[in-house]
Amino acid sequence: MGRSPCREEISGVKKGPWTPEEDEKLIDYITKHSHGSWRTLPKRAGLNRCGKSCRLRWTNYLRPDIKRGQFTEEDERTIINLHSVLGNKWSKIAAHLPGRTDNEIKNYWNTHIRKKLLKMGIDPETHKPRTDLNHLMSLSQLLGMSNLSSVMNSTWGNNHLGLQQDINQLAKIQLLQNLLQLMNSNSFVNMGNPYLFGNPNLNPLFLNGINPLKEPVVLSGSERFANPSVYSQAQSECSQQQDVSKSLAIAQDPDYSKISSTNTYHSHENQEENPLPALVAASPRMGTLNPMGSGCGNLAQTSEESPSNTFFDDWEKLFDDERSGSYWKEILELTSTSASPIMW
DNA sequence: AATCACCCCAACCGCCCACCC
DNA sequence: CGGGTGGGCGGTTGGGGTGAT
Repeated sequence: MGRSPCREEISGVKKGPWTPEEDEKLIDYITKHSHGSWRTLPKRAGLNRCGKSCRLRWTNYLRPDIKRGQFTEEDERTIINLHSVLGNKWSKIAAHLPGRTDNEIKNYWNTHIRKKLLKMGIDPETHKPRTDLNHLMSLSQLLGMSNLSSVMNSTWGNNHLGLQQDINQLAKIQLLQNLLQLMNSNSFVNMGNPYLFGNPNLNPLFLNGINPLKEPVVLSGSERFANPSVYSQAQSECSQQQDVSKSLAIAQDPDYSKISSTNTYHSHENQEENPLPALVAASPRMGTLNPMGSGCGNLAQTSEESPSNTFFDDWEKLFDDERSGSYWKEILELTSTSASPIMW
């Protein structure tokens, strides 16, 4: 049972943007007397506003410890990492970014990060490759354009051959990624599948500088997850689902145990499926498509398991093998090791 | 110069939960 | 135990700013 937003509204309190005079009154009053009861504050401070409006104005804008200005790349990475585990728990995310408000982070997510991830072909809700029809359609259109470009090259010269290859590779990679995602959601068991989970190049957590096999999570400015036993306990709690994301959530969120019994914990609904490569560049020529800055985009140097030089080399090799037939064979071999049959 | 479309973000809305009486 | 209240939360809105036409 909720309550009406502002009872004072009935008596015609002011709404809308705050004036500098109102701000001054509010700051002056709170610095002298602290806010006390928000409901009675407007009267005490001589403001024609509802208490809730005063509280929001103070916490989101006037508080002296508010950090203004652009989000740094590190901020952005932290937000993405935390969002992948916590979901839209903006206040929890804000707790890891001193001086930033939940409202500010929420706005930044919706206006910047969300779009960036969508452009990358990543679902901002699940942090996994998009599998929705529209996106797949656009990819198939991309492939169609690529083929058209190929025809044009053969007709009018090969000036655009490089671009055409890039588009082609990008579309193929994205399509394969989506295909794997679909298979993955049905049958893959990540923890037992080193190809996906154990490979630093293929796990989103590794991509963000986190090794989920060695440490719970690395979050700037936080030591909440420094206790390995908490994480391992969380992991064992989730062993049936083999869901590392759930483990992370439990390790991080002291409220999880309360919520988990109801089976409504937000991020878990999204994390039921297994993670797949989060970021894919079209080809080395196009450079790394890295939405989060330099800190997490260097996929090549972290590889210990692949004989190839880079993550992209692996993918390119895979696509090169397409012609020899081993491309699909490799996928089929991969899927045949999983527990249950693939539903096509 | 005028109009339009889109973007951004402060502020609002409505729901929920914890606490108090 | 139940109702009322304070405060917190996530989602949404609307108006100003800006770039494109």
